[in-house]
Amino acid sequence: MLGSNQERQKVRKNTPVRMKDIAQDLGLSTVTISKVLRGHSDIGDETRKRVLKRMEELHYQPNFAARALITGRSWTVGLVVPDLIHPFYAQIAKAISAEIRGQGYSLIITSSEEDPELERQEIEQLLARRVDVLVIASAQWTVESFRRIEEQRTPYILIDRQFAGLPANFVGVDDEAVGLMGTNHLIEQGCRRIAHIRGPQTSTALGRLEGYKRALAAQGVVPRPELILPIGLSGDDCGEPGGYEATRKLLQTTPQPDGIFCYNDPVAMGAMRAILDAGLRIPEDVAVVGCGNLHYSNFLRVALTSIDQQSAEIGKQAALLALSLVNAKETVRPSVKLLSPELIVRASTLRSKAARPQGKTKRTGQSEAKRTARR
Amino acid sequence: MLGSNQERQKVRKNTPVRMKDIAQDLGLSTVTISKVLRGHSDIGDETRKRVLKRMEELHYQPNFAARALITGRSWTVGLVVPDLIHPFYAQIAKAISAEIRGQGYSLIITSSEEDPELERQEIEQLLARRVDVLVIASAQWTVESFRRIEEQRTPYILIDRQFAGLPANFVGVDDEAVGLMGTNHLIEQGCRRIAHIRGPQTSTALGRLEGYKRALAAQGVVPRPELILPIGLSGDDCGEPGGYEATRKLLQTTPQPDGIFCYNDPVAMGAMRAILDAGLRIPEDVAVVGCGNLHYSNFLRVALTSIDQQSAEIGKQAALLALSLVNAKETVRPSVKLLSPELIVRASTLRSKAARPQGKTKRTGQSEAKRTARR
DNA sequence: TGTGTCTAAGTTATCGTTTACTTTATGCGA
DNA sequence: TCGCATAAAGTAAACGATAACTTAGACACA
Repeated sequence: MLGSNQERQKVRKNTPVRMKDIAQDLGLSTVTISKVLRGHSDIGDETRKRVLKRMEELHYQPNFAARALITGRSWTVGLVVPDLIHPFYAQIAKAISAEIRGQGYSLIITSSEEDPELERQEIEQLLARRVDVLVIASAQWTVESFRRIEEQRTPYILIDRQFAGLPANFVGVDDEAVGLMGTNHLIEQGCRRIAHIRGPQTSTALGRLEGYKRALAAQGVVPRPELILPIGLSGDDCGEPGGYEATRKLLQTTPQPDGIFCYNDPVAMGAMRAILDAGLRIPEDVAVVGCGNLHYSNFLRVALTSIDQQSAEIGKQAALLALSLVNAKETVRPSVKLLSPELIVRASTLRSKAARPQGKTKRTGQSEAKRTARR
Repeated sequence: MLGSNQERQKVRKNTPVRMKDIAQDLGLSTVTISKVLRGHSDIGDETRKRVLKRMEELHYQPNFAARALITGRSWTVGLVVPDLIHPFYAQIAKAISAEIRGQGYSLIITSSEEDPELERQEIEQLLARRVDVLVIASAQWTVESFRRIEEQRTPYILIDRQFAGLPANFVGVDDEAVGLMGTNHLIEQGCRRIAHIRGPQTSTALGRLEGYKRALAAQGVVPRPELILPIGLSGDDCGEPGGYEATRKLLQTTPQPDGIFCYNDPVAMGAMRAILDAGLRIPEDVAVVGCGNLHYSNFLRVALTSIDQQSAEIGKQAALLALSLVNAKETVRPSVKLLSPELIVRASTLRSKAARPQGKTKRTGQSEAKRTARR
């Protein structure tokens, strides 16, 4: 049984099995083997069985490089995120990976570290590798590098961050709805002077700001400029420390704000620290809402009310769209998927038993903590 | 200037530039182009310049598939982790990615979801793609699937989790030192009855358990079985909830433990919740030490003392080892890198001002919070 | 002037598949 | 028995790069 196999090994030592080897073993041509592998119909039943059997025996694995060379498809999806460590992007990566796995695709992940120039290089690398489709949460300020992708005819999908005037595939949460939801919740909880700590000049931050303004406008309130503070833009001081600093300033205004809608959870954590340091209570004196619903929000000094951004769903939708794009014969026109955010109410805004959350919201207990990873 | 380029485009529409195109443009052979690209010395200065100029103009990008086919190298590193969302593995992925980027390598990341069978499939996929080297934080119980990798002659590196009796490349923290360090710290803080909530049957959990026992033994204390509790093994209840349950049981023993060394941070978070729920104080009644130093440990209800596992350093070392393996001519004998853990003292163990941390430890303020990611 | 060395190229074969045709064998109806 | 459709294979030529030789010319030196 192993006769011909042993022969092969005499000739080629420690080299992966090729179609040619199986073909010679069975007295067939490589084309026949190739056809069996891809399920062509013009192969006899018996031949097919013999080939499949031999493939199993020899642990045959097709050579992706050879296949990619001739078909022009690499069976690879490229993902570019600003920061792999951020749970939001990690979730997305995981969801994409899970979704495409079954279709024979693998995921090449790169991190741009929020650096537009590095991101451009990474995209070039992925294009050189001829990934079949790109998924990008971009840190760019301009649309220039997307033009390059279009030149190469590689389909791409933007996630999370959108670009005005760029008709591209997009999957992300509706950021204006996020801003509306967070601010409205504070209003419902009885907050009168609601501040906003806003993020950088990205579509996400701008959208949330817009939502914040609209929520106030709906109450007939004109947003006061001194209650809208930005956090720093440089890589390091824009999270918790940025929230801390901004909140310190906010607390110096008179009258003090009694609610803060924060651009994201780290900022909210900084805000809460500043509030507690100032000897104030959360949520009695100042209520705080974050965005992102990081899975440890439940275990903070004060459990943080936050707006969930559906990271897993973003990943899944992006993956499905990606698969449809690689299978499309013609270039299809860009599709935009806006997902609805979800409010998760916790202690940082729950001012009274009377004020129950309403509308599309969700109370939470320990259940979310379940998927806390182990090691 | 663009004459020949336009000609080319007449013939080949929307196809990436090849060496052949540049060669024809310049009246050279493809081999010359190839040599220029790889910096061969047998190319004239002027020719080299002309070629490089044209490459720039045409945005030439070498075809990885073709290159991989003939060289047998894919310029790709495969990474398999149990859970991408876990910051520990995300950190490692990020560090590896950063380290190999400069050498022209890309990273294919897959998650096994702690499922040995899925992990095996992922490894097969990566082998089929002919990754040049594999980095694996394995969820296996047996060494079987590593044999498959060895058959294929693909070098591989285990990280984080080791396998007894398997002589393989390994990079990870010294888990016995982790156990020693955590337990010794509790002893120094004056704890007398120190419990341990242990993890599953992995090398990491067993090593930490061993360190815990040795630290007690060094004090002449015999570890009491009722103070060593395991957390559940199934995917979901092993983190925070597992720590909570285990701690509830521990608090029912008399006399109560006054210090708990926890397998990881989520478990420690569960432990702290149970302690607070029981109306006890941290650290006055019960001190708690975690492992992992998740970057939000600082913002918990009680800031958690934790043992840092050097995830970034593990990633970096693994990457360097990986690069050396792919460049090695012969198979080299396995190398094992054990990194030293680092104790980060926070409120959950700081019982008195008098009891200052000593030895290789580190007090911490806000500085760590710096890299909190934004979105 | 012939030999040898060096430089700067070019030739040819090859990597492992797939694609687009061809060929061969078989059966069946007229 | 011929012709023709159909089934089940096989042939040859790519795909884009690289490895291992080979060649052409310039130059030096005996």
